[in-house]
Amino acid sequence: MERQRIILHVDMDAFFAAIEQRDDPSLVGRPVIVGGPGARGVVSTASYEARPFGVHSAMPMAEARRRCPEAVVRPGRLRLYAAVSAELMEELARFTPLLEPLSLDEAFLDMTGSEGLFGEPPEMARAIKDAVQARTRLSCSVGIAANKFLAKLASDLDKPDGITLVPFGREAAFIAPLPLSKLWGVGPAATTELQRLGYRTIGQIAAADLSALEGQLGGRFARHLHALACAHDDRQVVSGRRRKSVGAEMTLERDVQGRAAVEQVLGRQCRRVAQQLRRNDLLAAGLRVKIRFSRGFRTRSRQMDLPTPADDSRSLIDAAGELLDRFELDEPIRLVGAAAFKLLPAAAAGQLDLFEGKQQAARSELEHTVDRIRDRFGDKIEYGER
DNA sequence: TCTGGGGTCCTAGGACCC
DNA sequence: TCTGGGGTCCTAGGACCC
Repeated sequence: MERQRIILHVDMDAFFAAIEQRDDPSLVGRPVIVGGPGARGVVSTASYEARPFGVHSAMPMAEARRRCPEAVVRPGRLRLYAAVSAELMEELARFTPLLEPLSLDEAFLDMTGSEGLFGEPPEMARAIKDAVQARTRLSCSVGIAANKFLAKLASDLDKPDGITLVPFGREAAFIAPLPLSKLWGVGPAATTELQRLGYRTIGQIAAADLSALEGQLGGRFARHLHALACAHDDRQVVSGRRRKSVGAEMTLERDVQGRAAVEQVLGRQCRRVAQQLRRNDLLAAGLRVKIRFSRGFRTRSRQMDLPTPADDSRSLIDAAGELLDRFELDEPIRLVGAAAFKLLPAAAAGQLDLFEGKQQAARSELEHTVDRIRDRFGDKIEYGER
């Protein structure tokens, strides 16, 4: 039997919008929407003032503006949000080394055995909220429970600025009345399927016969879901996870068609990806190109291994060109993206002794230099194949 | 008013090897 | 001369998360 754990899930309240309000006092108390402002933009975050109008994440921006015409729309400043996130994580790390960031604005903390230092779980949560507020001038909500799933579910139950504890020993009864969609990993598709099978609540899944569920959903997913519904989740809080891919994609304001137009956008994405790789001291050994067609909103991708692990634009652009040969491009395209995978630390790169490797190393070196100049003087400097 | 951008994980089929 | 079985890797697509 595993010992009782104390897991906390910290979730910032309307993170992006809250940062905008924090940094511009004229926005305090007003509906603020962060997201893509263009015709094809969607809402990334809506402040709590905007939510009563029915504005929520992933909603098309045009619809959001219609529902809440007085809202202030901001395009989003990801670099700033990432910097605030780094401060947040640094602050949370003061409470435990067992810290697992889930996204810019969320993290799990395993506080098992920390009662001596921080008191009972609700006191831990209070201390964390105070520390986060002091450091970032932002509020968060905290869920406390015996495992990750329950802690994450709990943090969402009393938002914003709440603390929710799932009573230890009474977990299954606590979550039984909640709707299926609260199960972490059950989205629109699974909800539809489960409802079709007659399930409505978490408790009904927990009470279901497991072998029947396996027959209906497929073994692995069924067992996972059933365990969660029974409030079981033995996944550990893992610190120091490594990113597995680095991507850049863009939905175009207007569709494009034909190889030349796609190539131009793809080149830009490859340069962004290469820059991200260098910024993070990573090399990529694989590249994937993604195309979304307007007709039917179909997404297609092609991937390959690179001849040599790389962080320079030219290597990525060359590979992307090869991958592009494997698409049919004779219809309108709305999104073009590139993503690097099979990432390895740049320090671990083998010696590239071949001529090809030396050329590539020289390009990488040059682009690193350009990065440094950009960091000092801003992004106005253009470099690269046009 | 159609549907962002950054990711993670899972699955299914085929190649390949023993 | 009608055909194995397991393991692993790769590819592509899709669900899901914030």
